Amino acid sequence: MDMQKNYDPKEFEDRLYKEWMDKGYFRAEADPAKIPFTIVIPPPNITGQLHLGHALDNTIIDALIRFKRMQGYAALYLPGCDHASIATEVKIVEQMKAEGLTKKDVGRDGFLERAWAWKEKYGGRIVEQMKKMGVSCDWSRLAFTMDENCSRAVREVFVNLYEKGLIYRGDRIINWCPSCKTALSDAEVEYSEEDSFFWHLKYPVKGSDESIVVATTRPETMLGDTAVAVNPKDKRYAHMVGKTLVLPLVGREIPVVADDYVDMEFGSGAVKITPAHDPNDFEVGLRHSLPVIRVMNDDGTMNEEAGAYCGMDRYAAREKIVEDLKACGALVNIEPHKHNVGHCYRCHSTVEPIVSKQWFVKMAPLAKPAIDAVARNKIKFTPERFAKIYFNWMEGIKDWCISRQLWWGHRIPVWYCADCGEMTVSKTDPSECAHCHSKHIHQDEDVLDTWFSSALWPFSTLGYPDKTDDFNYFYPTDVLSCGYDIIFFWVARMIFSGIEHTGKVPFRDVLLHGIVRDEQGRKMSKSLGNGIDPLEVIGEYGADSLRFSLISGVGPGNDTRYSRTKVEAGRNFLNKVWNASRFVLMNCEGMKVPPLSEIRLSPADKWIVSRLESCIREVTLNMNKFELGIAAGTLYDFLWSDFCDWYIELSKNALYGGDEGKKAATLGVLCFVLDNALRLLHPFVPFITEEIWRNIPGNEGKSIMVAEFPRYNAKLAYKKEAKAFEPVMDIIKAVRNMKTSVNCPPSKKVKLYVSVPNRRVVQANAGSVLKLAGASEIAFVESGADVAEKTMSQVTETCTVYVPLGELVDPEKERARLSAELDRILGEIARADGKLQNRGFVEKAPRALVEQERAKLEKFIGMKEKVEAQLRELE
RNA sequence: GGAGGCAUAGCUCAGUUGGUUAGAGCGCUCGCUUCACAUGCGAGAGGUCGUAGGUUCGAGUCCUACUGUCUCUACCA
Repeated sequence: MDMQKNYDPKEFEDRLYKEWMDKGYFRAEADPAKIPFTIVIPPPNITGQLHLGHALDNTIIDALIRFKRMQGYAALYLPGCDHASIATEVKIVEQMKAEGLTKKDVGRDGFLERAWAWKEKYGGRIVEQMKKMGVSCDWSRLAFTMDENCSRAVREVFVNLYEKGLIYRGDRIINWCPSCKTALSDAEVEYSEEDSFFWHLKYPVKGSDESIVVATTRPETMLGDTAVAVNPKDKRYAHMVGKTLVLPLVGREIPVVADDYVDMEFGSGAVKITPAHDPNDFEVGLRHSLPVIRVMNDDGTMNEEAGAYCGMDRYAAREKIVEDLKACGALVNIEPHKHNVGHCYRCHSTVEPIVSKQWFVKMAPLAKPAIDAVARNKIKFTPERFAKIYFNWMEGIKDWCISRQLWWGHRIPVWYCADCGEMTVSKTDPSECAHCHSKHIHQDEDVLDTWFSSALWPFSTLGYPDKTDDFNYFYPTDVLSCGYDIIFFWVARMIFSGIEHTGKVPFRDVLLHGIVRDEQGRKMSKSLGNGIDPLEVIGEYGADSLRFSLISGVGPGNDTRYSRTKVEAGRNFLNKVWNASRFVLMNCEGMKVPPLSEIRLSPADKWIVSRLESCIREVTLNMNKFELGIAAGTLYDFLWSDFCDWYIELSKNALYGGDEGKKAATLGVLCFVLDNALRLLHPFVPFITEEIWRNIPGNEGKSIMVAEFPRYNAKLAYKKEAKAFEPVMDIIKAVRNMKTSVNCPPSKKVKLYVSVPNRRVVQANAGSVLKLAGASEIAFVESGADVAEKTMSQVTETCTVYVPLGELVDPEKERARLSAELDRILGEIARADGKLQNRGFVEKAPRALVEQERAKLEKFIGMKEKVEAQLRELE
């Protein structure tokens, strides 16, 4: 046994990980003799490197997986990455821009070549990072959302949904990012409140002096207006309905229509209708058969429909249009206004609602069973409150726009025929049109929303659409753990996809965690530059310290702050565990350590074994409830307080007392407790526990990774015995207490008088008491009256301890100390009193200051009385 | 507009189904070269648990209202 004085994770983490890999401990196989336990990773985007959020994901999942594996389950942690269509494409466009290239320059194939190269580089880096974290993934199953099987699943699902009429193509209002030049789903738009204006515009009625005032936050869209709507019940406008307005600047004649959509109370009660650029207006347009006039190009410039403004950027056009409206008298006024503006979640450009031909998933039929599954508890959210958020979103869900005008992703499996114009939707690449057999077909240029493939992750990674043995064994998965920020993007979509395509819910538990924030509570982001690289933390403190700090003190669903001091606290704890183990193992050298079953347990032994059992129970219970923070905290307290501070200190008497039999027995208990505690701790901090555990006598050549997780043993609970042991600790605490309170050095040996109902247990541990309390001898008494000397005493829950005053303090020294203290206090009293006697101070100084001074005076008077009393005691 | 979270020690947070004297880490004070560990040991100080009500034998915990704060969500032109 050769352990360094200080815990140094660098020395063994990489070595152990490699060993685990070599021995194949991470591999999970379909084993009929075992119960499966599966978690699929929330696949990180290949856009870059992992951050602390991923570190938290991995720590939680790995802790659960290791826990279950040790309990004998066929535990599968399935790793992989997401191609992250739009996010990656943005990165690659940036990369090309640095080289002076555009997508057009390199073409689709050239672009995809770069994308795959990117994937190789960053996907590989992510895997390396995860390995550094110590996660026990089955790397033989490493998946990628665009690998062969996932792609097959995507096509299968797309075609099936299409054939059921649940995927359709059509012109709808979608969110358009003019910078990424693609459509976005509703979930991909982030709203933020911005200061803007209401521009009130006046549209004249044709052939009349009348006009209608409408308001807009996007004046440039007025070029595409094809009506003005009023509420049918609105008496103010009743006579206007059906009349014709002349659109300023454009001169187009547009009708006034009546529609319930209009809120009479809001603004002027009249709304300009721009079907091509607003989702509500689009609906109104459908109801009134209004023309749809799109005035903007895909890049955010105005198109030929915009007439004189054609070619101008949307914001330049806005300025010019406002100017021109003002010039022609159509601008009534401008009113400051705050409103929510949607931004692209990847590039943060302002999105434009635009009418566009896209592919959609019809959501209503899919949402219903997905809602039922959660409502009927087939899927349980932890914490439960997130189920409400899920219901809220699912119940109001709209059709999902799945086509993206991007190149990196799953290309839509639809081919258009140049001859007959029909579509061929196929799982495999067709060579001819399914309708007219023409060879002149071309595939849809667009790719699918990246979340379309993520939605299939729990089954596409396990062999779907094939019903493989793996699929049958490991699916449905057990727990899905991720941040609450992707409930809509990912969790919800996996749920309805799993039910629809496999007929089963994809997982039984959804365990949500919060966001890892920086020390000041801010979200970590590139723009703030406050991101933390897990690898740097690991380099400095080791993976175990990072894991432990991420998991401790955090409940499910709660945000957490990263801080260096927290990692340090974790490291300090592990150093403590390291040294406690070093102590135990050093003492084992050259000894034959008996198993617990062969040891006659002392009261102290029974106490620590009892504490261990209750720790096992607590940890197991909390792991099962996903309360990892509580489980980790329980272990922290057990190891540091019970094991190190008490039992190890108590054991020294037996170890060093010269009785070889006692020594061996005590070592047996120390090893038993340490062995169990390490196994309990292993899911959280795999490396250090492995490094130590295999050195415990009897564990040679074995691995803690595949050792059994401790099981609560009622026979070892020793509740009564543990309770009976308490006076021993109480006596020690009481003596330490008294010594400190009178400034007596801990090393000064004092005589003790103890009044305790059960003398036997104290007697049996007298050696420990003398050592830990710093005492010379113990005498038992019935009460204080039996003690002849003048004493100081302390009453505890289980006993009363008396210490002769003369033993505690050197009367001369103590008198001198107290006199000096008294002098100082008297000086303070004089000073404060003088100040308060000064009328100028009392009247003119801030009241708080005067109060403070009064309080000080009172405090010092109190202290004076106590010290005087102590002096009298010494006489 | 709707929904939800949070509010506990100087700071960051635990507190599991309501049950003695509300805990931890860091910081602070005092004392320790105690033979595993100064990344440590021992002893402390510090909280009317956001405010006001209510339910209860009993409330940090449950209910109501309010205040502050953060977040999600929504089509108010």
